[in-house]
Amino acid sequence: MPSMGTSEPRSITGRVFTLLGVFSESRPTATLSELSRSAGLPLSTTHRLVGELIHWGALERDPGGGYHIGLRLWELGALSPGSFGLREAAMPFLEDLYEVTHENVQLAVRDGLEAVYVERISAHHAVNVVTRPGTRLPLHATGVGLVMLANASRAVQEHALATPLRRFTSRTISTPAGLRRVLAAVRRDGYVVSVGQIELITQSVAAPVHGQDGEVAAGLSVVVPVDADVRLLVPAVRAAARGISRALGAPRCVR
Amino acid sequence: MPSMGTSEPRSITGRVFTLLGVFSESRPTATLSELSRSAGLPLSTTHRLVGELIHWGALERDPGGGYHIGLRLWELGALSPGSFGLREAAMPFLEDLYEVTHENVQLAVRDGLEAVYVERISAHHAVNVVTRPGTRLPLHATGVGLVMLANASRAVQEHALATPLRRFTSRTISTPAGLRRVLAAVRRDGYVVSVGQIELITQSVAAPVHGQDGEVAAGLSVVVPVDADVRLLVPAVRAAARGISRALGAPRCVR
DNA sequence: GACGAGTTTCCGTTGAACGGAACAGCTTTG
DNA sequence: CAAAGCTGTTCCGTTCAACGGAAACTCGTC
Repeated sequence: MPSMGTSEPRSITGRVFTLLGVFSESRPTATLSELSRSAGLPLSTTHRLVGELIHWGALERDPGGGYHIGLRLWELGALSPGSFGLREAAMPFLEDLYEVTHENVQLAVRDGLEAVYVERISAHHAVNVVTRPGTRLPLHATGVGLVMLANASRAVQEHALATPLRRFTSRTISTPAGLRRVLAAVRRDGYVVSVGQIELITQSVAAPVHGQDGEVAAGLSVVVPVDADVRLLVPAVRAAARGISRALGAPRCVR
Repeated sequence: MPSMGTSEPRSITGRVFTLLGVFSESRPTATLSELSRSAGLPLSTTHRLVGELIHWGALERDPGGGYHIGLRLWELGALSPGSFGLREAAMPFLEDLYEVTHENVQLAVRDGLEAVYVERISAHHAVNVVTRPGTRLPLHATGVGLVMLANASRAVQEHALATPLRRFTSRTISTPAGLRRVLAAVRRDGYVVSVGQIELITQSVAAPVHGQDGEVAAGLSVVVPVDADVRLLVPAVRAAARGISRALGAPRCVR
């Protein structure tokens, strides 16, 4: 993703995505002036570009004058592999896992050194988790991230080990040596129990999901309170991950 | 959504969305040449624009040379109200409904005269349905569509009644008089049982989901085989719809 | 009524975008 | 094995879609 900290892009495409990029989980709506300021574009330029985005359904306007991301972008996004292929194939297995645990079930893909959550099944009474579809978190600090990183290319792993490890709690993995040890254990065990990495009150059990070329296409996890007994969760998570892998056409030898 | 049947757009934004619009459920990947032909753009223009879309994460390229919708578009789309607000609030209730029925549970929003499915929970053994997140179907031919149309503005209803009603099966509602009767019944009953409209082997029970201004923000349904007894489904679907409405902040009088 | 903030419209200027041509690479066919 | 066909990439003189400041309009507040 191109840096937005430097000068504002001069191409139309760049400006369009800079405008769309103003929206986030913390800012799902914005006024015209907010869009102009945040994108670093003149007001009349913003007005013109926003008008076109509305025309194409990428943005919609509230009765109150604010803008939000339009249904058309959601439809286009629904065609991405993470949603169209992976998520569709995974859904029945996520439901299975949810029914036997009644806890939060999450599916994420890797993008660079981040885990991007593409699905989350949550229940009324399950422990509150900070993720929602679209959330990004560093690989090292999440169960799904650790299983994807442990099975990523050596270059990606070295990159992660060379990058400062963000700390969320006192338990977050924060040294390269500590991360190496955890990644080796993940490869040995085929799953990970990730405790108190993002919040001290939760832990997750995660297993890798393989794609049709055997590569790790996603990570699957169940998130439970930190004091829960996870021993029975491990085989359930691993079985569901294998089921998804099978549905994605993964070779038998890596499932 | 602008017509693409007429001349190709000359604006950059128009061209960008025309290129992105080449992708669909039936065409999740496309080569550069396919994109050029389908979008009606010169090859070098397409190459340049596609390069920018890759740069901004809107498109990604397969090792084999095909392109597909990128993760970034999915992330942006995840911020649209249908996903970010509605779907998040609805998820626990969809899970509840799935657990008591073990059938396909669907959530859709209205866009013009179409129902756009934003969520579907399906199971291994449930009756196969043709919808997935992103699918669009005419309002008159779906349970979710009928509950949204019955509670839409008079202008929208008149527009639907004045538009030719597409027929999918011998049972599809196909006359304005027939549609008027069904809409009146939906308003009276507060739910609908929609039988064999898209496929003769399925029927659905649908109820309206209200937003914080009391408007019908979405339709919720369970799809079952046509020979299933739906009497027990009606209260469950209505209760789940009311739960979602409450979560969305709907006024008490319309829930 | 004045003021401030946000939004909308206009139009002379201009540089980002255009896309044909040429070239490179790969696969298929005879 | 050469020819043909198709796909993808690069270049650059030309051009028109986009630019954005200024002015005007709208709305809410004091």
